Amino acid sequence: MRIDAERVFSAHDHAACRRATLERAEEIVAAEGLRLTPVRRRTLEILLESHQALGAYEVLDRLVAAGFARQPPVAYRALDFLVDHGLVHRIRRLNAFAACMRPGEPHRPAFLICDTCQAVAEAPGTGVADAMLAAAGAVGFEIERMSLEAVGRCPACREARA
Amino acid sequence: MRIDAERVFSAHDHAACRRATLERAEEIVAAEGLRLTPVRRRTLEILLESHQALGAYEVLDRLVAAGFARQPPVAYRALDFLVDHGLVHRIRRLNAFAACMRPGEPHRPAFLICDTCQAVAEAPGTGVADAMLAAAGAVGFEIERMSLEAVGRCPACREARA
DNA sequence: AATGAATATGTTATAAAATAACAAGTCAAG
DNA sequence: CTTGACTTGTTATTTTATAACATATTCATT
Ligand SMILES: [Zn+2]
Ligand SMILES: [Zn+2]
Ligand SMILES: [Zn+2]
Ligand SMILES: [Zn+2]
Repeated sequence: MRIDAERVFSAHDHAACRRATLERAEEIVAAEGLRLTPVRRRTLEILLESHQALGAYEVLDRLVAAGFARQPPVAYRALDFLVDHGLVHRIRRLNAFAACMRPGEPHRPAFLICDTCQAVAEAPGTGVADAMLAAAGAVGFEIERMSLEAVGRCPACREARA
Repeated sequence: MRIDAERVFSAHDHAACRRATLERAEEIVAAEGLRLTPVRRRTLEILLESHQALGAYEVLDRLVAAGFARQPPVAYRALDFLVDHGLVHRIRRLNAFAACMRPGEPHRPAFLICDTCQAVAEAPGTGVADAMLAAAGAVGFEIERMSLEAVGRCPACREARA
């Protein structure tokens, strides 16, 4: 399979993309003895519908459409669970959430966020995180978590504008 | 002078550090024909009081103490001006703002945020931004802006805990 | 000095994002 | 069946950020 960002930013069989990722998520949840309850599963499905990040309240709207109560904790609790277990990433720059496209593979994602089509992809490789670790190490800073996010224009949207 | 992160995370003559940065900011403002009005100047001074990031409402509290009205736009407008002109950085991960310690020098900062003492420093070098540009370039993504932020423990706080 | 455009401030109100707190339900192990 | 951990339901509130519009100030030009 092509690397993540190339796939996300191109036309692809997203139905298959989504299905495979959801199956992978289910395997992980099963393997770790976690409970992918209805609201959690539906939340993940909602985020897998596209490669765009969704705000908690957009997720909540769609959960309401699926019969859940319109109360912020409903969405935040499901999202927090998914983030805690690596199935969803939080995009701080957008106050939003995006499904992880490679759940189970330990990774330190750097995000590429298209501000034209709103697609969010994980940048290939570990170079960005490695550079951050190196820069921190040089001054004796010990990193626990990082947010590596870039906003700009994806290949398809550059093409379209040109 | 020692590189930024080393200075920020160590005991240093912060009165001089603050004074020098404020002077530098004034030079930039003068050179670019901008107006460092009282509320903007005071906002910058507030952020220069320490190397910790402050939320907009913390800044507002201190502006109130200095005689300005307690209304969010007062703080947000001053902060937006300072951010737009490179005198202050926005730390997305904290929903907060920190004074830039090297105003005028074009840079693509990566932030090191100590979650023990709340100090925020700009990581040395351009390695992190370079890595992000390289990763994006590899998939044809064109970056406009980036947020590169790491949370962890600064040298002093590691020492203290050990 | 008077004019007018651009910039900056004052003010009210609201939107958007996130969490606190506590009660009630579910479920599997002992 | 009971205990204890986890999950959900629900109300309310807090925190962060912006919209919108009126007024005032600045500054270049007449
Ligand atoms: Zn896809
Ligand atoms: Zn795009
Ligand atoms: Zn200092
Ligand atoms: Zn520290």
